[in-house]
Amino acid sequence: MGDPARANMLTALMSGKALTATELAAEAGVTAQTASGHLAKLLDGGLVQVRKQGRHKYFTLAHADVAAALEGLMGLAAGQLRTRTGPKDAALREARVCYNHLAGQRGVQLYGSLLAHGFLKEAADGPVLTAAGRVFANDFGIDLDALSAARAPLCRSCLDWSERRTHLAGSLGRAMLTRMEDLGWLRRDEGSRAVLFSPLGRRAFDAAFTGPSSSN
Amino acid sequence: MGDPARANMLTALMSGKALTATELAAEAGVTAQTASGHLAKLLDGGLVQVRKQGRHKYFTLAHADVAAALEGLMGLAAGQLRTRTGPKDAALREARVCYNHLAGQRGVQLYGSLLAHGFLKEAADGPVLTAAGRVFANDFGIDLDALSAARAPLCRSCLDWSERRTHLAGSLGRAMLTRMEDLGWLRRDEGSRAVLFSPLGRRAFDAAFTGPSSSN
DNA sequence: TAGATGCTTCGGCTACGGTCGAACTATGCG
DNA sequence: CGCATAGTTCGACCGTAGCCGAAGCATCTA
Repeated sequence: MGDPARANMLTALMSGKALTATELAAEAGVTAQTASGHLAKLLDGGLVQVRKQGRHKYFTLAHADVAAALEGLMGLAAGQLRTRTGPKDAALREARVCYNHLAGQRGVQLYGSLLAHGFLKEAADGPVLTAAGRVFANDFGIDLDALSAARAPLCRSCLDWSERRTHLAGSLGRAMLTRMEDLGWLRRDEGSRAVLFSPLGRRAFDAAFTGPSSSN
Repeated sequence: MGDPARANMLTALMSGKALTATELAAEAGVTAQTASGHLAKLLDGGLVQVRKQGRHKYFTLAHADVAAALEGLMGLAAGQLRTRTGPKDAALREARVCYNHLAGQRGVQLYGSLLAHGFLKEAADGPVLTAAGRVFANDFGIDLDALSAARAPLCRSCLDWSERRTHLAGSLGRAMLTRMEDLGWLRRDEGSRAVLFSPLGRRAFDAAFTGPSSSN
């Protein structure tokens, strides 16, 4: 739905983190009761998922598809929103988290590089990892066997909101992000979707994933 | 916006046809005055485009992106809607028009076939026509030079609502549809988004665009 | 010119939905 | 066992947004 309160909650959940009902209430700027009503609607609308843990209820987006559709909507809305270009905005455009994977300029750079090196190949039903790609992923420190064992799709494409291009989603996309976090290349900004690269991490990223400009 | 009246108008416009204000009013089930107000909102929301012709105002979707985002939304909503499986529903799943190109099972079949034959290649910023693809398109009776001259992108991908897979959009996608219409393979159902294949056309289509199953 | 038809603006009505205060249930903690 | 915290349900208030009737422009036809 397009209600501002619900929209705020959903964008907050786009960070991929599981948030409690009260946190979402604060995020949306409404009281707990109101938020409870909204969350009930989102829940039976199938947009969010809930996991009860102790006396907390952790909400997450129901599926990556929801995140993709929301990104699409933001792209449409972006033309209308007064472009309040805060300082945070630039950071969001460079790199942000989309549900659980990397988006923004860095996200499409990664995707383009994987394609250009032949690690990834696009088929009709989405991107697939090539044999060379498997080697690369293992070298990068990703446990492909564990990912393949899970039933979640390994590779998915996701349309980038700001770049209007494709970036890598799916369990591999998620694993890449967490791996780069472990490597100390980047850290996720608390309280927003921004992903902040360290100076060293940025250089390492550029070295590992040469931009598509060098291969086109 | 998610208002039912506006949603009905937009889905009506998904057919790709230009509709007048009164037609859209009937489609949405509201009076002309109400429709006028809605259309004004959609207009300054940038979702639709208008072309004045005589005393009529013809409305179309502003951009193919809008259609893509709407398809994405429908995919989300599809889970919620009571699945009233009318007879028309099956036809819509097999083939329908999405803004101005072919969608549904036939749409993804076409896309998969073009990929499998090497006529189309997927790059980071969307599908591109290969050299072999140019030959094929010309043989198929499409004036590529005219399409390339226009500033609209030749190839675009569009996520299919029912199939959850990619199909071909862009000016080439549009040209393919109209060409098949000219060949008598199919005709567009008046008053809905359904595309009806003739028995002969279905055979010809299958022969020309062997399903991806035969090449995987 | 007069008479249609397409569309828009204005004004007022109505209703649906968001909002919060207060009271209630459930879980965890000391 | 009480107390605090997380979350929900209920009821009432209120605003906004959709809706239509009537009147006003604009454009084509005769």
